[in-house]
Amino acid sequence: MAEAVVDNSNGDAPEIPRNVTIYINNINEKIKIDELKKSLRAVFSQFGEILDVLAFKTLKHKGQAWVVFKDVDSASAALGKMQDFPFYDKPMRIQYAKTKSDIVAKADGTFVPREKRKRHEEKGKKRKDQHDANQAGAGLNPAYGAYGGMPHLSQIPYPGGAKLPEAPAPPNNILFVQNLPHETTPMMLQMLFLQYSGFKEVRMVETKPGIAFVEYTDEMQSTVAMQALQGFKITPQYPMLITYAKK
DNA sequence: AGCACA
Repeated sequence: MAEAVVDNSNGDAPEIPRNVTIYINNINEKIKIDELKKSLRAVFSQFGEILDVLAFKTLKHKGQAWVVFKDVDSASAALGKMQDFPFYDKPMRIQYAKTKSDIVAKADGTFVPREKRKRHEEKGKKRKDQHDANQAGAGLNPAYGAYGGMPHLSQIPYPGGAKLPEAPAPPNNILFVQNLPHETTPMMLQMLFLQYSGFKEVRMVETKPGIAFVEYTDEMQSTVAMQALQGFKITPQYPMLITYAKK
């Protein structure tokens, strides 16, 4: 019985090998690229460090995006947990990307620039032989590791001037969220906080950018969400500060 | 539906 070496019992979709990059489609095409990338980052960074998020507005690439994780396990978790996640009212469809992302290849030293682009040629030596595709050196690119694990709350710089209360507020089913980038929308926050059970609503005040209130059914649930999302970065510079709202 | 690297 040497037959069952490869499990192809899965009738339809041929398996795509695991990849640190996930490919997402069925994305609501009305969302602007910039907001889309931020929201994807917001929704996926819970699974691990993200190296890059790519999306394009051309016809051929609308409704699709790539999220590049540092670790393949993060990509797998993201794929498993977020499959069909309602994102801007459409269930996201997630697969592993078919090819290696450039940012990964560059870190690898395996990156070889592709031909098809009509940029201006370098008027220099065209004497490259193909052996030096590997020479690039696998040094860490500091741009990749910009945001690591979560620091302790009191060490986080809050550019928006958010403050921890003097005396911690008593538990409340309503959370007070500070230090949000000003572009944050209620929809973005809803996508984040909806993942935790008991979610009721997000409230933002137009005249007070950078803060939000998020309500849960009870304080157990709000506490879980607070702990899960404490320090969460919608953009790299803005770790959110979550406290219980004052009663 | 569509797998890129502005």
